[in-house]
Amino acid sequence: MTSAIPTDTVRRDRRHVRHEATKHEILDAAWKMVRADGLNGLSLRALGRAVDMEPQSLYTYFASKHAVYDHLFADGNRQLLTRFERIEVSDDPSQVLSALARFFVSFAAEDRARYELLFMRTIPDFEPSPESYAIAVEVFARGRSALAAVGFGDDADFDLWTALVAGLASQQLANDPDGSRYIRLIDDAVAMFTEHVFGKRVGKI
Amino acid sequence: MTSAIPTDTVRRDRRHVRHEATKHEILDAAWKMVRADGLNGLSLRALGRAVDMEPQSLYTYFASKHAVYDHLFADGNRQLLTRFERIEVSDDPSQVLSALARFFVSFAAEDRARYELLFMRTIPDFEPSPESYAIAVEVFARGRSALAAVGFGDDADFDLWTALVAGLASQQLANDPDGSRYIRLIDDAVAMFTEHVFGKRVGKI
DNA sequence: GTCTATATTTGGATAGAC
DNA sequence: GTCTATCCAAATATAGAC
Repeated sequence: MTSAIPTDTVRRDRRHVRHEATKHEILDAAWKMVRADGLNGLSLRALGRAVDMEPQSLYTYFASKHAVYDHLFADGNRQLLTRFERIEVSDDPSQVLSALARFFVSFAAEDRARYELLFMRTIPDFEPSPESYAIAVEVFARGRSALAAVGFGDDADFDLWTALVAGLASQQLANDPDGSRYIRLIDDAVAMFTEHVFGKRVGKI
Repeated sequence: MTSAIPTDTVRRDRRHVRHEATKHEILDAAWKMVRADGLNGLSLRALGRAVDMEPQSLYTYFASKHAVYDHLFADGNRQLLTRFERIEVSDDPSQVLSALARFFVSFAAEDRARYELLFMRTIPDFEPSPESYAIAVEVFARGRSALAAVGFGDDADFDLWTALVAGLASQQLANDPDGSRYIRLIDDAVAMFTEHVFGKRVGKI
């Protein structure tokens, strides 16, 4: 009995699977490095050392250092997207906002380098590829529609919301990276935001 | 008629003045460089080139690259302090908060590298010297007391305030560095904050 | 105070053998 | 796909002449 799949294809598949696995391994090591040494501290020499490979061999998997950053960027946004799905939905807008803010600030506090890569433009000259950027756009869209779903459809309100949450995240990272000084403020911040936006609405009608 | 000051002293003074002037010139060039190439892009080679000096000669003025950063850090905080004094005082809390927020967000938007240096820990291993850090502490204290002066004395409220303002600043830098998308939200944000804090207070009494 | 010379390390990237 | 060999540029920093 012979396989229906030509041997060549199998070989190509195996090779492909292995290639992807190695690529994944390299990216894992890269995450560890940027977490330890800062986002700008990534070097191909050290990365090669970490995966027990000559740095030159990395070029089989990534065309350049920026390509590594690009994959990390896409990867980080995918993590965000995946975990976004798991947020419990609720009818109470305040509970939804609170869950969203908690999620985002925790995500930031968990990994400073990742936050820098995804949300601040801290690497000179790095710009994500269109494919990677598309994932980031998708993340943004999900956030936008999550807010719209609980009644916050205004663009300016959304900007105010993201500023508030980004502020909590950035202060948490800058002033109390291992604590919860700003995480503790989330419910208060959410109350402030909802009161304000609802208040404006009542005023208008 | 002879001078009362010994010639030696004059010579020493002249030398000192000149030394300080050159130091200043180097720091000016360093500011330009970080503005153009990013905070992490500063190199002593390029800095030497910019002031028409061999990079090694810079060591006459600064013991290390981190020492240059340290002076920039102190300098930036001094700029903040000086300009802080010029904010108009008012009896209306909202006007004070609005002026403060506008001041801070503009300061951030004006110079991204400076903002990174002063408020985010984006350079691995860099820590300001105690003397430089003291200036930053002074800046913080002024902000704190400016808020207390218009009735916002609570620590948690101050943290919420700084998060809100830092958020507007960081979003402005990240998403619309040359525009005013988040600057436009300042009055709305101030209204939100004051309503909320006053509201809590009324609730408590 | 500035230079030349130099040490030393590190960086990203390419060519070509196997 | 991984290696050796290599390039080339850049980095911070020190020693010592002038």
